[in-house]
Amino acid sequence: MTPQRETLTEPMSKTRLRLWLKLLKTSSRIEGELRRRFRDKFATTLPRFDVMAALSRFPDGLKMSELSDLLRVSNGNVTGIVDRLTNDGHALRVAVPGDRRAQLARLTAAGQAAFAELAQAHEAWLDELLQGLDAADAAVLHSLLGKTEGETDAQ
Amino acid sequence: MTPQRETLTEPMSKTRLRLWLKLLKTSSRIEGELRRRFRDKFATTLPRFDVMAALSRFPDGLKMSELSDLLRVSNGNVTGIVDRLTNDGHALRVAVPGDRRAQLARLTAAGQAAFAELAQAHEAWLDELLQGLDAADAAVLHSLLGKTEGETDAQ
DNA sequence: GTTTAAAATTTTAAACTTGAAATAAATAAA
DNA sequence: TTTATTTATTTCAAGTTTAAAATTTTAAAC
Repeated sequence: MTPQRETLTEPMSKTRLRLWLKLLKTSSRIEGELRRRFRDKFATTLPRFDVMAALSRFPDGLKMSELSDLLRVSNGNVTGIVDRLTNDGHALRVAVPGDRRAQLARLTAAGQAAFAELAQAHEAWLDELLQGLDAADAAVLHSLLGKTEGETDAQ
Repeated sequence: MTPQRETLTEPMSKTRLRLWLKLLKTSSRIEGELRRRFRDKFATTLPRFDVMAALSRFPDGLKMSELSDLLRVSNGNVTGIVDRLTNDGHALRVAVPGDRRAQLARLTAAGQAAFAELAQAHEAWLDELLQGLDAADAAVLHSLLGKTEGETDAQ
């Protein structure tokens, strides 16, 4: 019943637990490094960058709820981030013609220009931070991460 | 000079960027699920669990600075979490004999008992959430994640 | 048409997080 | 000693995050 010889070595649950700790440590380390660099080099934050990245993919704008779905964060969260981006002149809210409840968040021209710079640095940083992985490693890693996804929501 | 034929397909930096997005999405998804379950089943949080896990490994207590080093979060952060654990009766601060600056954070008996329950559920949840990976997958994934670590700090 | 339900967003309360400043105590230097 | 530096921790300001409550508007039922 129990899968092949696991009790002879380590229970599978312990293996998975250790794997999770490793995964968490890795992403936390990289995320922390990115956050630090965004702050030091561009005086901005990772959440701001994430929102700008989403908006840059939709030049016509995104509803607040679409934005929170896309980024998988709460509604109230994006409200605050878009507020601050708006104060910075990087984003703005425009009314939706047929629906007075909704608003579209969009990047301003300044926001687009700023994001272009950020995105270039971001990609270069990751290229550096993931130097240890070649193309084959990346493919395998990407595939294994995909195997963790259950039957729920895709992307 | 440029590594083998990368421009014929996708630049390596783009590959690494996509890998990072996948890694981030995976860890965020799992972390979110753990957070939700801790809240729903035990009315607690992931940061609280992380601190309790660290303290449970050191029954004699940890200095606040040791705790923040271990968890790789800021000093001010652990102050607040230990405050709340203390209010819950799960942790307490004890003086360090030779040094009046420092304090040791420790789990109370209630904290140890609570943590035992939490840890068991946590391990079971991860076993479920990482069902898609068998022992061989886990070994490869763990190893590849290790390759992302530079020459800096080990663990 | 009025009422009810659903949808989109904002607001709120609580917790988490960081980095920096402030405190306090120990150590080193003079 | 007295002074200066380092170490340990807390406090603080700002931002992030969540879940829940409140608002506003739309759509549906009747």
